[in-house]
Amino acid sequence: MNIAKSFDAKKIESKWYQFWNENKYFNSKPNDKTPYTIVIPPPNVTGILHMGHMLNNTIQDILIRKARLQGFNACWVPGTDHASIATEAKVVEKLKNDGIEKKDISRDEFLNYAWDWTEKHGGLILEQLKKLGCSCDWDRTKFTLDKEMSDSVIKVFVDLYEKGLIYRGYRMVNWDPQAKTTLSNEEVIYEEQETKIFYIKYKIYNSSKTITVATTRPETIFGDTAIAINPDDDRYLHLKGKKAIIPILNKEIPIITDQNVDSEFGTGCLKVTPAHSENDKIIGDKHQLEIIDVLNDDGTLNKFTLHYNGKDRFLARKEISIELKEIGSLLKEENYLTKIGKSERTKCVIEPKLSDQWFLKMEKISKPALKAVIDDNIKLYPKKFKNTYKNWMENIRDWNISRQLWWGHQIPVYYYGSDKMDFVVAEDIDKAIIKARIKSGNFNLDKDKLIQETDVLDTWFSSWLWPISVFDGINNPDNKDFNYYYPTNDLITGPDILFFWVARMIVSGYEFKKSKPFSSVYFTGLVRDKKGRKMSKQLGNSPDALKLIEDFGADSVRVGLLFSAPAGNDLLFDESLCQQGKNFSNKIWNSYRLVKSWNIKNSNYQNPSSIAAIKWFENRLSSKLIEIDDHFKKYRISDALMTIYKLIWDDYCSWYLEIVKPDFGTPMDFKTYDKTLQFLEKCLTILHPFMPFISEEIWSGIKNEEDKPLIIKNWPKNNKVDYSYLKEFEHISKLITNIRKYRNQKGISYKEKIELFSQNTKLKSELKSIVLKLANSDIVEEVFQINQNAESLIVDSKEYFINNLLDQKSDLKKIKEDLDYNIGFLRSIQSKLNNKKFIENAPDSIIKNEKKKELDTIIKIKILEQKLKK
RNA sequence: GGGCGCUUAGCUCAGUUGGUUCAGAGCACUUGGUUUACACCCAAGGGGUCGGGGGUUCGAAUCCCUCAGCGCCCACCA
Repeated sequence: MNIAKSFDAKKIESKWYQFWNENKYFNSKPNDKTPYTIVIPPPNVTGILHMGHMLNNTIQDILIRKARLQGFNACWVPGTDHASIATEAKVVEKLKNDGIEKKDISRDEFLNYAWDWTEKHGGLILEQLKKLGCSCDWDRTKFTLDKEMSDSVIKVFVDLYEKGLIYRGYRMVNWDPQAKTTLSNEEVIYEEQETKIFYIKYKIYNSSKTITVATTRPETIFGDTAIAINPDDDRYLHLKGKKAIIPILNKEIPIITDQNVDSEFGTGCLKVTPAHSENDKIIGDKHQLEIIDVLNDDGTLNKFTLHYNGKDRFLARKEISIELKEIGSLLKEENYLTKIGKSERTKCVIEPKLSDQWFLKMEKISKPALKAVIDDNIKLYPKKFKNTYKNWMENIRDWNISRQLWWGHQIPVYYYGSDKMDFVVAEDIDKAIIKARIKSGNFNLDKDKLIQETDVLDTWFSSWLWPISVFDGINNPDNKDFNYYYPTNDLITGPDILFFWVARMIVSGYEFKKSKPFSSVYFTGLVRDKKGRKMSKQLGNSPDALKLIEDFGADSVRVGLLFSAPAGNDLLFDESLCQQGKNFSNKIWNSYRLVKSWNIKNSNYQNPSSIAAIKWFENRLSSKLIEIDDHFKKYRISDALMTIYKLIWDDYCSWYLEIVKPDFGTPMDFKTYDKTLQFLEKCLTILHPFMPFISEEIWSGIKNEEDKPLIIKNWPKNNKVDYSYLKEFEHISKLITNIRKYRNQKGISYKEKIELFSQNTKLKSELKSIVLKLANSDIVEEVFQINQNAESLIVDSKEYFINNLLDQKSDLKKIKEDLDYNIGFLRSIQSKLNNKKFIENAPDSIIKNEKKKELDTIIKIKILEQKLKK
């Protein structure tokens, strides 16, 4: 035989990928077939493949390949996301290493660098997906900064503004002092952290009294504009209306009362710093307090902070606490556990900051999106996310869509005057100037006088359009592609971007297209290491995705990932599961070797055992196809794979092939051979979505020249299943196992034939020949009398006897135990049947079954008792 | 603080409306096995009071209450 003894993935993977790609099997164009569409969750353009991507894209590829086999027009749209903050941060750092500061160069210069960077590193991740076998339609690859994608974003912004849904607001936002941009609430992660809380004494003006506040942020005292107490707090009421003096700064501020102050917390007195706390801002607005921002954009203190001007906020905190102590204003400091908000990207501590930002009103436009999920118009898997989604959507807040960055879609707002409201919103400067002339009444207004808003849009403001914009559905609402592919079918993504992305896509689908963007969302779990820890660069516990493919082969890695990812749970990734995948590859490979090794004879004669095996496997395959289909419907992809795994390994290899396999040196009849190949072909077809490479490789070794490649073959159809035949086969398979066990226990080798006798069975002769083949046992039925010394095997309440020449005393204990168990079992069944209430309440089918159980058990007990007597 | 979910074999998990002989799967483990598909293998086997307690029911892993532990989401007090 010239087929290698074990399967070598490396040799064939790139060959097949190239073959599929060059023959355009991944490509899709609208036609008269039903489309099946997935849009990829676009990875960061400069990102590299990690385990999460691998899992996610493996599942997408499985769904796409299966749909393709099932005759759908399968279209998987790939692409990348510009990822403003992440990419800009990388470029800023790169420039810094080259000795260039962002602040020293112009926007255009910076963007040139950023595009260079993107072109150099961009799309690498897509190349990595090819290694994994992903069958995306690469001709449709999109990037969120492509011209038509950008046009969509701008168009949508203008549209929403004109609908009155976008507004500019001076609001408290999350400020990232490192990236020098705002973040949405979703981009801030709270971490528990030990800090200090400081008790600071403020003198009362014209009095010897003092008032003490508790604060974690003494550096903001320069921004204090009041001290507030609860109006019901008797301890301090006498101070109401008096003035307190800020230490160090020696400035007088009023003492006011406000319901928002919690008397229980700290001292019950709150220093009000409207510029640096959301809560304080609310109090400040109510009492018309001045707003004093004491921080620069980079997190250093500003000119309002005397000798702390220019110092970093954390350093200043330390130094101020020392100075307060020296001047006797620091009463005490305590350790304090609190949650600190940090930037998801830069890990920098977030600063609440008041600034002008652009917001999208969410309440109204999110209503249809909420309803769609509640009504199961869009289904979320696993189901638990439906509640999470509902909870968020019902409490949705306006979306801050502006970012103080350069890398992204520049907001299409054009300012023409010095007043805050002197701006227009338009797709481009030519449209803007017309609008500006009208709005200003100055028809001589020059284009050069227009200044575009410097902020860019939040990255998610482009990706929320993804399922629409990849088909150009915004710019060309009636184009053929869009009408054909939208709404898409399934979305596969991680639960961490449920709000960032999934919810907003649903909102945009209904807002701009009056329909859902996809029918189902499947959330994969997060990939963790086998100890349950999140994979991260710091821990160094994240395996190199490409190295895994190198080591095990893409098919095996795909299988390994799925084996560790049961239905949407977090998955504990362990490399040994890839080994399991590799073992599976090898198993299939060797079944192929076996089949190819046979000599075929041109004879009509088929062994009866082969005929039986064929009939059994046909039914078995059909029943498994039904199961697999059910698993797919429920998005239980791992379970579907496990079913196929067992079908191939156990049913096809261990049972079917072992039965039909000719003895060494004897040829195989062509009828059985043909069937065997057909079965292998069907197994390969259903395996193909999971293990595309090996399945295609083996298929190429058994197919006829005119046959299509596996990737575009037809998914097998299940026939009507003859369950009674499956049951009969199950009986003999149990019998075979029993005989093998008997051999094991007695130390009888397979070569020594065992003769079985029975009185109460009537097996089909072809099934008996299977027992002969696999267990080397003849079955003699309708025996008149059984030898006194015979030993019995009981299978499904049928009894088989073996003339035992060996001592059988050792088995007495086992028979006794078995008898005791069955007597107890019978007792429990009979007590049920004697229970009047049971008979009255239980459905007939249950009662019938209990009676059958009773009868079966009685027979078993009789057999066992006879055995004991002997 | 508000909401959601989880706890079943050594590990990772299935277990549909309570009822087929329901206590399961894969891996791991134990024992035996190398005559030509595969030791990346074959055959057989041993593992669980279904987190604790209580209740409903003829019947509970499944429904209800309660306690304990774990996890996620949202909000957040200086």
